[in-house]
Amino acid sequence: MMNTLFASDAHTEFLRTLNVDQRDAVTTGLGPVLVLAGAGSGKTRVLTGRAVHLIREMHVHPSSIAVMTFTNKAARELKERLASYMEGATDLPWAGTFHSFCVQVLRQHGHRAGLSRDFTIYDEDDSQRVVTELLREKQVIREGVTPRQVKSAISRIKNGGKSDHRSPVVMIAEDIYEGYQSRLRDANAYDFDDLLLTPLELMMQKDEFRELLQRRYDHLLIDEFQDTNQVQFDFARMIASPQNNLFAVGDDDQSIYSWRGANYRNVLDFGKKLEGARIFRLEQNYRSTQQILDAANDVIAGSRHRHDKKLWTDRKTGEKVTLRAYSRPADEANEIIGEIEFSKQKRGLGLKDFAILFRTNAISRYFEEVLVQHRIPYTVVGGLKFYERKEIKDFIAYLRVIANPHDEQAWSRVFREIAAGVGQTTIDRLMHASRQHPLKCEAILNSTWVDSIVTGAPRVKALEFVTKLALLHEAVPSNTLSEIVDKSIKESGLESFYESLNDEESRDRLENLRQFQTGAWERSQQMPELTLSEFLSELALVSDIDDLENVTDRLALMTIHSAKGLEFPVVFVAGVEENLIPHFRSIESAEALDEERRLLYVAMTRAKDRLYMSYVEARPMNGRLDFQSPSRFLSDIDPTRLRGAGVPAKLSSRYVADEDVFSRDRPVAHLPQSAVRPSASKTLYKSSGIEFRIGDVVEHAEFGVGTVTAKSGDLYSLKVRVAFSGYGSKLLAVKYANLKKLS
DNA sequence: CCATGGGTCCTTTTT
DNA sequence: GGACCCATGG
Repeated sequence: MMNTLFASDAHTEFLRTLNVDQRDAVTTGLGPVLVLAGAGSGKTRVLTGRAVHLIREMHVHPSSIAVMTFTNKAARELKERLASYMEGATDLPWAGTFHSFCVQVLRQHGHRAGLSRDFTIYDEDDSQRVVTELLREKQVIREGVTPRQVKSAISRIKNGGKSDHRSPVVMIAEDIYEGYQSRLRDANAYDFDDLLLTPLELMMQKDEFRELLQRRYDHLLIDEFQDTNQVQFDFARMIASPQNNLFAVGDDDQSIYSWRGANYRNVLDFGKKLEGARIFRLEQNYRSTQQILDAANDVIAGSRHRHDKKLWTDRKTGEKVTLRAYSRPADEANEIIGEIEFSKQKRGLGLKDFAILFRTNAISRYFEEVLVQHRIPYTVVGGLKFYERKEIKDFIAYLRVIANPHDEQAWSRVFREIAAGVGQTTIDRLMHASRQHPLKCEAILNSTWVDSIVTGAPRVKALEFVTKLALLHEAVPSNTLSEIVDKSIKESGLESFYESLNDEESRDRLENLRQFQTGAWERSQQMPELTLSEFLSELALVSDIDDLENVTDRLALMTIHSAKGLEFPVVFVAGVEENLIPHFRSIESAEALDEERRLLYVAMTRAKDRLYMSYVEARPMNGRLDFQSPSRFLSDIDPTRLRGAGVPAKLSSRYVADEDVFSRDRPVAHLPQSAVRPSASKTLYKSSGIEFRIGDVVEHAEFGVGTVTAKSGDLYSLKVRVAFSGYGSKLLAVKYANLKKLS
């Protein structure tokens, strides 16, 4: 009693800290609610505030509330906030991603529809391999159609997205769709789309199932609503009905996932689809300075479809946004990190107060090199993922077979990568035979059966390998997660394999396996009942290992997509160039261009106090050196809001920097783009300055000094044969080999 | 039938 | 510079 009273006071106190609009949204009555919340307008506060309000003031039981987010990072943030607002409470609302919600549903209730608990989640890689196999079997390999494209078309079909009807890719996708689904079914596996789709279909088909979930959750709160796709929206609506206690928070200006089926029309049409919906707008920004906000508003104003919003702040004007031009990515990295070191000293900031954002993961490399060199601690959020390392993927595949012997992709990988003496022919034979078998891949656990399929030398090797897996599979029910992982690491032979190699790389890989083992042990300690299968699901959905250790003072590097929902005192946006933002894959369609614009808007609005943007003169791409132009979106910013070497001297719609002007810290003069347009997209050969002739003496980083004995290939794939002393003759691609000419 | 080495081709964003 | 494919030798 005391507790509730006190908590209620605390909540009243909390409500007082909200502005009128926020408070109206938090305290509004039941039924569908849409909150249009601009960047930095306190979206998360409103969402968590609403959950607390439902509990404290409207006497809703916490366990009947579910808060859905789109990314793991957002989910973590929400959980933390809920826990701190509800300090001391034992019951908290459910909070997590759509995907994790669905996994939970499938595991807890799937058996009612005859579904197994021990399913596997196929990641993008597994799914694409299935597509590749089907294309090969059906021999529909067509020029210019990649498995990746077909997979994404399948994904679009599943998510009810617009299909570019009758394109070759879509037709192939439709053609193999059934085969793809039955492959997954046989493997007892779900791809990311099925994870959402299956529970939705179950609810539509089985009243019992639907009623169960509808009764279980009375209130659904949805974060980043602009990023939900049709399936997610339908799913949420179905659970929330018939009362429709759906509280959605979103910003159409920050919709950056349409390529994944996200449909910001869900935001625009919310009122039409849910009767009696109330709509609130949050336009006061608490995050950024007026300068940053103005510059960001200049960019987003060019967007075609949007709810018109005018973000304002009562924060001080602040400093102008800095725009800089550099010669090469390495200079950009050096200068930005130099700037961070400098302002850290000068303003007494910590590393965690800075973030470097970029459009593509590949760009992080340049920054990492400088950071390693300077021994500055950093994290690449979502970049080089721990669980994507080869040794970890191999071992996870081994565990996947043990947890779910139907998992065909795991079997393939395990044979291909771990089993010595078993080659592709044997794998194909086993896979093909198991598809005819009623038990599908599970048949491989039966050594008598394997014995009947495999002959010759591989037979013994395969039997030996399979027997171990069969024993481990049988051991699952009677062992803890940690015990199974320990045994598997030994039995798989991975440990002794890497130990025997004893080189730098293998030590690294071994270390990673140990780290994985420790992770499993820790998880086992926290949750003794956690099954292997559940553990593997967690891994499939949460890819950042450093999700846990966010306490230390580290510099954050991440893509703009990953940065959504986050804020930092100082933000650097690197590579603000044509072909990057907007990405070259997005420049043909107006829709895609708009999304790129929103992406830059999201990047800029992450900054609280200072915002730096930069672009480079030329960037190595695909083994070539591409000359870059500044992003077209930069020219939408009123130049008076910008400062620094890189700001066009006069207002012009397009501009590109003059070559020798990029040396640092000198004011930059700009030429109108028209004057240099022909060279703007010209690609140059990396070693174009160097002519190699037969007889030239060259130096290679690894092979040392050698003599050029032959030349082949054209301008873009020039190769030279070099005779090295000690290493013999090598054929080298000039663009990668980085040869130094000595004579 | 397997292992190995050289050749070819690709690189957006996330669950 | 990495993943994947194909040819070759064991």
